Amino acid sequence: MDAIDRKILSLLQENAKLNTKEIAEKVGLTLSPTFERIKKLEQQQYIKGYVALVDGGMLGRSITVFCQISLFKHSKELIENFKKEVGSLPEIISCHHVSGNYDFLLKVAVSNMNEYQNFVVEKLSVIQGISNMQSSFVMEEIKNENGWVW
Amino acid sequence: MDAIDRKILSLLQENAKLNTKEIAEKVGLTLSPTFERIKKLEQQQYIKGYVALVDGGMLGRSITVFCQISLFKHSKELIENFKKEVGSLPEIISCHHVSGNYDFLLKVAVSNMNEYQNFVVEKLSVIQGISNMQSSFVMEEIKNENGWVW
DNA sequence: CTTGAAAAATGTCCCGT
DNA sequence: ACGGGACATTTTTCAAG
Repeated sequence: MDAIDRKILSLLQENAKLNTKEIAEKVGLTLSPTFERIKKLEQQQYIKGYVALVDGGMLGRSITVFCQISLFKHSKELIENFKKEVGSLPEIISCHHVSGNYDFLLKVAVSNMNEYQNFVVEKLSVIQGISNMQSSFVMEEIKNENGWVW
Repeated sequence: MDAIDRKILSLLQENAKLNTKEIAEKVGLTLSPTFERIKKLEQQQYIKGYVALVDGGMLGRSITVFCQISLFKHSKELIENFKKEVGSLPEIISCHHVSGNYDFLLKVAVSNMNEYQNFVVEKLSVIQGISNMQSSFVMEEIKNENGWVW
């Protein structure tokens, strides 16, 4: 992992469609070593995968909500169960277990308010152990980087 | 935009390395129409781009923090300035303008506590108009989907 | 949409250095 | 580790049914 590898990561995390030739030029190497470096970065899992970024809004999922969740108590059982439920709900884009005033931070994307209400009432609030919930609606996405390399 | 287009989006957002042939098989079409559908989805910006997912932890960025920010008042000036500053700070992975008890939710990734302290003291708290800040450290990432199609 | 074909571009691997 | 070159696969375009 040297400066060239980092440059390659940085290029690919911006645009995965760059081909080996283009990357080779940008990092100042020829095809072969560039190809091998990319393969090595994939094998060693510096690159976890390649994905297409899909515009959620164009597909109707225009409401994004951050949802803070607190549990009654921090028993292993409740936490494990909560994690399991979160995994099965497709409305939940991300979920982090955090320290501080609440326990979990959810990012939820739905098509409309009806769907959000249904999500909260029928799917979220029925999970065992939840003591408190607080929703913050996203008015604007100011930044959302894929980037971990700089 | 029909069921097949949605299937293609769903496949590509999981794995952008699938080639046209593989996608064609999975959606039950032949090469030509599949190829054209993909191109159309790209042109119409249903697909915003293709990126490599890089493992931040392997590069040393092991601390993730969610940071709630409140402004003194909601003047256009302060908000615009805040947005500008956010854009220039690479530690900030994402930033959303939200409704509710606070104004902005930041996701920040750094290498260690020193770097976080430095980020807060030298870079964040110097931005005009901030009245309150609250950090929640991520203990575990339970879910973090790329997926908007299901 | 399907089939088939063909050229251009890329990806992939082997062998020198 | 790098570079060159050979070969396989894919991408991309096109025509006809």
